[in-house]
Amino acid sequence: MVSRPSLETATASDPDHFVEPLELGKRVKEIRLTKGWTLEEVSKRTGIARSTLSKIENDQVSPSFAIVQKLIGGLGMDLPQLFVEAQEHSMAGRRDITRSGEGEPHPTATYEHELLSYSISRKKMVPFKTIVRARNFSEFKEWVRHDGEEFLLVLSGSVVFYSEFYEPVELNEGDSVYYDATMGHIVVSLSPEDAQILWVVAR
Amino acid sequence: MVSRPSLETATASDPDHFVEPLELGKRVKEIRLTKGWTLEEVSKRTGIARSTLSKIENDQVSPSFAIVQKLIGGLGMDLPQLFVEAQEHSMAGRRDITRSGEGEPHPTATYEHELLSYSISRKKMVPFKTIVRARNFSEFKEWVRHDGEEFLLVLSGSVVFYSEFYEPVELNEGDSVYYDATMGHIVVSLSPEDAQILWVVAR
DNA sequence: CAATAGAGTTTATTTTAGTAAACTTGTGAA
DNA sequence: TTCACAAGTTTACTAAAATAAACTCTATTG
Repeated sequence: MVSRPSLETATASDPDHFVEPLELGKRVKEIRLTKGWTLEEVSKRTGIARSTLSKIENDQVSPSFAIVQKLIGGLGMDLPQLFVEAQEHSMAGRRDITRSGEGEPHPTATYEHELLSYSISRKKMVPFKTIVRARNFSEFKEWVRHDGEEFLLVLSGSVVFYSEFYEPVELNEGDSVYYDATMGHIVVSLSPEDAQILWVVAR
Repeated sequence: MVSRPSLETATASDPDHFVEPLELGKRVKEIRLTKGWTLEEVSKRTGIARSTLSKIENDQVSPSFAIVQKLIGGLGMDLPQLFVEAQEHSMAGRRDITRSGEGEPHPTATYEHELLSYSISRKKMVPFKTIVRARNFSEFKEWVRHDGEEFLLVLSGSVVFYSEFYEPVELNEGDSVYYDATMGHIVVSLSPEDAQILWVVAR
């Protein structure tokens, strides 16, 4: 049994806040062992006492930030790594084909979206083909805006690309634009037939 | 003057370890003010004493990890955000148009790349059009592989998409594939004329 | 222009983290 | 075996963080 209440008490006595969401100790130990280091070696590298390292690894203390900093320096990793790493990247060795016209349809009043490779969930990019039904800026109630960056390529027809901080610009087949999606943006067809575009969003 | 030596001493007396690389306090205060909260409100949300919050914001203490956890929960953010965020997103309100055929050319033996929107440097995605000159798998010395995820759309012609863990697959105009780019991948033209594809990479 | 209250800081104290040193456990050489 | 010692844990203590309460500073209102 642990001789001190420390962490257990800290979280248990505070019901409306979640329990340690990541096992810092386990993680640190993992990294240390991967590199084949002893506590003594890490101690020398980080300047943290051997005993302290032991306690951290066994979750007997909640290390101060200063200590975490040293730890990061000594283990040669950046901070996010320490925490993020746990979640494996979901794409590992994966591939997902979407045949022409067989994406997941998402129609709206102004755009007719076809979501590509919808079977993979947590990916970095979301690609979709869109048929632009809208002909007028006024068909939109307000600017479209969302997190992330967006790439647009005109596949067929021609469009006008409106954006919050720039003049409207005409884009024809093969033209592309890359922009900050938090800036308001709207696309309308200019050609007789509805234009088709490819959109790729990344957060 | 600060009544306790705490942080200053901790770092200064330990020459071979860097000084607090991120201004945690400044950052926390920033977030709090953005949300228009008082210390008291954050205190209620996080269960951390008002006085402690004040000290953290003024870098008078190096908060323990347990406290940082609570803070994150209460401010409604995930851990990496706390640290990473500092680096401004370079795209803020920006837009970059590339006209058809006017991208930055990058020819190789097997692929003829045309880098789109090359004027923006640190963006999340790198889009480029590629004319696939290669006709045979054997023209490549080894698998192409790199960090990140990749989206491929066939713009014209048809290709065969080879990948390390899957059978080769034929892709025709309009077909697309989304895959883990760390998995070896190679594309060759199948149609009489060289196929043209769009590639978008995200790290 | 006091009086009151809200927001933040500092003080004094308690609690917890951090450390050196003692202890335990496991392992390999003599 | 037993000795030596390397790796890790626990103990006893010191240093620092966390807290409640007192205090300062501004702004507002009767």
